Amino acid sequence: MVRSIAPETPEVDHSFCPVYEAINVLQEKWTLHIIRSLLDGPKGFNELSRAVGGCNPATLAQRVEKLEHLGIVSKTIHSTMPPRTSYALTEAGQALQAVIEAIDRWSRQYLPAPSTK
Amino acid sequence: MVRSIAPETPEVDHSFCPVYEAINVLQEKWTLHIIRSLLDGPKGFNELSRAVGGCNPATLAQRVEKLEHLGIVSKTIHSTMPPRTSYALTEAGQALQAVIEAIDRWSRQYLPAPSTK
DNA sequence: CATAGTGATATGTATTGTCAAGCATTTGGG
DNA sequence: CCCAAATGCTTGACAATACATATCACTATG
Repeated sequence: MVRSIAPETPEVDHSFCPVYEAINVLQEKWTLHIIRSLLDGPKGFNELSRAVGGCNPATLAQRVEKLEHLGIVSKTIHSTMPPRTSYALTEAGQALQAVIEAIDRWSRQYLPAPSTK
Repeated sequence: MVRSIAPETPEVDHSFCPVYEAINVLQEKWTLHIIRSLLDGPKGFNELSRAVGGCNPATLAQRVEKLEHLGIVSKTIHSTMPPRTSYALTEAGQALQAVIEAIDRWSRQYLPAPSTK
């Protein structure tokens, strides 16, 4: 049990890093797909689900809730019965278009075709 | 003239979409962090692990292997014993800097401080 | 009046990521 | 000399996450 000052402790800059946080948000499964889908206009729940393609409702609901909480997506309930809701991007959400576009450009240039699987 | 082969298949635009694929790659946990870490120079395994911060070796090894397979990262073994390896970004990997920068810009402008917690 | 569609939520299961320990060896300190 | 630390990973048991599917109350359409 060394009482020494441990000068070699990594002490990995725990000061809040926005980029690190942002990556943690965008890296969650389906998040980027959701944003991409909403970039071409507001959508209802099932509509969004179809646009995203393959995400199950539980996960979608969870993602959308988090994105709303983060101020990236806004949810508007037009009527509860029959259910009619619409999800849209906020200003912050729209701003993510730049990120999607960067991914778009990169993928077209560097992502190899899947060829024969 | 239906060939009678599974006509009920949704047939959801299976034409390869590079952006969709790219998102699927980047959305895997730690991937973006790894790339970001490697942007400021090649690193060894443990070094990378520390730079990424919080990723366990099993996952890191798996991610790095996939990224290598995709031609985003290159692995060079300098000596097996003592072990000494280095991971670096390929050209395709470097190109992802544009994506990271887009995230960087977005996060600084729109990501709220974590407040309390 | 049956069917399909709306926005979700609840099950149980499958996939995914995590933790802790360990391997063979060199290096550094005591 | 010998113990501890560091290197680049791998393994196996476990937990967290996402999945498919069924279901709800209700309306609009055919």
